[in-house]
Order: sequence, then C-alpha cells, then structure tokens
Amino acid sequence: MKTGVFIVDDHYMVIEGIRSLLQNEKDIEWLGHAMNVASCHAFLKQQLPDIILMDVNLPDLSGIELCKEVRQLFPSVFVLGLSTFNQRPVIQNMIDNGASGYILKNATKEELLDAIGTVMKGKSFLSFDAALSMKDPIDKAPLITRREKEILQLIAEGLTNAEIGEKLFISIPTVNTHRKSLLEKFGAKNTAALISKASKSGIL
Amino acid sequence: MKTGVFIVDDHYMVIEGIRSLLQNEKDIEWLGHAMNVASCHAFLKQQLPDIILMDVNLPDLSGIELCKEVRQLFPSVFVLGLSTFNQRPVIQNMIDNGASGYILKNATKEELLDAIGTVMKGKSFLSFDAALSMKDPIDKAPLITRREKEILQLIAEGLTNAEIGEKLFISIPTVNTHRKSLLEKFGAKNTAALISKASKSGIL
DNA sequence: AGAAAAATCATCTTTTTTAATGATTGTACA
DNA sequence: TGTACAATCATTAAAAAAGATGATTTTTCT
Repeated sequence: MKTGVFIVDDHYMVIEGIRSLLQNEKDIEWLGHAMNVASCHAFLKQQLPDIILMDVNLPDLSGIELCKEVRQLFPSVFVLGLSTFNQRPVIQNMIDNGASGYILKNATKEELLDAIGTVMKGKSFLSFDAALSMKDPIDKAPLITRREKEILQLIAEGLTNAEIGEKLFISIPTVNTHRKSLLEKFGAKNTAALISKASKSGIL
Repeated sequence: MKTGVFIVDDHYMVIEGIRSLLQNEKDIEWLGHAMNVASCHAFLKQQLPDIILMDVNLPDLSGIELCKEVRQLFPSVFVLGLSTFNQRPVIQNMIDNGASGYILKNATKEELLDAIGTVMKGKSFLSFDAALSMKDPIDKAPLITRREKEILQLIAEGLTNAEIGEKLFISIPTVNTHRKSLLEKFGAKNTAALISKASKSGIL
C-alpha cells in the first residue's frame, strides 16, 4: 500500500525538488501539487491523499487556515509543514491547528522520508533539533494576548498611544499598560526593539 | 559548448528542484552546489562555472557580498539571483553588486532556461514583471546611505540616540539628523513605523 | 576640479514614550 | 468556587524622540 503524497507550495522549484526526491520511492505515490489554497481545495474534492506537505506561508497567507480546514474536514489526511528557518511561531501555530509536524526545506532526502514515515505511523515529526543546532538565531515569540497583538499591530503602523486609545475606545493609560507588557514579554528595551523582534518572530 | 551551472542555496529542496529541472538539458552541465558561502569559495578555487544561481539570502547573510566578490575576482562568471517575493530591495542590492538579474523560485522550467540563456548572452534578466503582476504588495525600500543603515540597525536593536552616538563616536544631534532622514525616506511617522517598514522591505 | 550628496554639529520646543505604583473588574479554567 | 490572568483606568515624573532651522565639513561622482 503506497502512501499518497500531495504538496502545496507556492515555489515551483521546491515542488520540483520534492518530486524529484520522491519519484523513485516504491512506497510513495506522487499525487500532484497545488500552488495556492484554491487549487488545493479543488484537488481534495477529487481525491484524498494520505499526507499533504504544506508550505507554512502560502501566497493566500492562509496556510494555517488551510491546515485547520483539512484536518477538520478530512481527519484521515495528515499534514506535514514545510518551512524555512526563523518561522518558529508560524510553525507552532500550524501544529496547534492539526499539523503532524514540520520539516525544513533544506532537509535531506533521508530526513524527508523519515518524516513521512513517522507521520504515517500517526506520530509527530519535529525537526526542532535540526533547527536548534543551526547557528541561525531563532527568536521564539512570547505568548501575547489578543488585545496585546491588536495594540502591537497599531504601534507598528505608527499610531501613538492617544490614537490607539481613540481607535479602540480605551484610555491612554490602558494602552500604555499593554505596551509595557509587550515590552516585557519580548524583552525589548523600547519600541524600536519591540517592533524589530516582533517582525523577526513573524508576528507582524 | 555546454553552459556550466553552479548553485548556491541553503535549501536542499530548491537545489534538488533546479537540478531536476536542468538535468536533461543538453546545453547545460550541472557542476554542483554549495549551501553556504564558504563551500562556494572552496568550489571556485577548483573550477569556474559559466553561471552561478545564487540565493539572495544565505545563512551567512552575505549573499550580496559573495556576489560582489565573485564578480570582482571572476568577471567571466555571471550571477543570477534566486529569490522569493517581497525581497525587492535585496535583489536591487544584488544587481547593484554585479548580478545579471534574478529569477523567482516559483518560476517554471521555461523561465529558468530563458533566464540562463539570456544571461549567457551577456544580457540581464529581470522577472520584475512577474513579481509586479502578483498581488503580493511590495514595499519598495528607499535608498539609504551606509551611515543611515548603520544607525537604522542600532535603532532596531533598541539603542537610544545617546547610546548610538557613543558607539559611533558622533554627537547626539547627528544621530538625530540621520534618524529624521530615515523617517522621511521611509515615510514613517515614528520609530515604530520605521522599523516595521524597514523589516518588511528586507533591510533589517 | 567642481557639483551633489553625505555626514557632521548646534539650539530650542513640543510631543511621546517609559517608569514606577496601585487598583478594579471581568473571565476562563482547574 | 476560587485563583490566575486579562483588560481596564489613574497619577506623576523622567527620559527620549520628533519637529523646525541653520550651518560646516567630507565624500563621492561626473
């Protein structure tokens, strides 16, 4: 019984790379690819793969949503995230939404096969170890609340506390409180460092 | 006479994808790949390719530097940048440093061959058209000076004007002047917006 | 060599952020 | 059902950034 593999990624060369890696594998059947959410939907109406390799950031921006949907509609279909580095928060988000793990785009053929095998056994595959062993510094994003995120985004847009307060119908001191907890949670000395770290960690 | 192609990219799957796309081309000889600047250097000591496909952001962070070096040391070697979207400023930087153009990682086989052919004729290949037709909003980065960039980075790290002045041996008003021209060039209302825009445009 | 751009410094005012403390009201969850 | 935690508001003060103007010295490029 072959494992049906489908891939969703907006980079043709990555699709081609994975296809090339998997094409001679006896246990794997290449079902095709989609380069956006819409065509992935279209495919799933026709046929269900065993596993979907899914880029964590698609042009539609809703890779996380897609993962959630797939897992809800078709619980038998496993999702394995495909990512580059410094996308830890996005990956976490994807796993929270039902992905069975993720694999880095610079993984070797062996790692890829290992990941597919592991996931098909119902286990999860995380290559955090590989990521951690890289020198690339991964700023892990702190957990922030809905309100804090909302305010963080407005700060990044350049609004002052007064403007944010007006927009959200809250007082300036309140905005300030959230701002301070953001600074603390991110370990940032000031707004500049805050926005910089938030950007790097993928929240913005 | 075959065209010798070498690739520098930190994503194994992209390397594999391009190899797979090019392997049956009669006019192209696959010379190998490097996943970082160091091993690219090592290769160039042994053999000179006709064209190097080079990822714009390598783990060493010095893709632009590498491009510059290669073009200076070996003017006969063409460099074609490999990029994803929203990296316009980085690409521009690479072209300013001698790259003959760039191609998106979601390009088709035809586009890739076209790009290689065009570059080998000594022309430049830019897939800006393709990029522009995408809905992905590209924040084009303003041209900033070396000094401004230096200060921008220190601001992003959370240093105050006084600290920056001390570090760079310049006065606080000077730091302020640069800061203001950064705000103006980026069209940002304040530091938060500045860092946010700079991050999005890939400068940080 | 000369023009343009970059980098430097200064003064002064206003606005905004940061810090330090304290307190109340919901609400989710064990 | 009580205990975190989130979200709200307040006061006061110090630090920092932003805005306005003007000027000099280097670099860089043509």
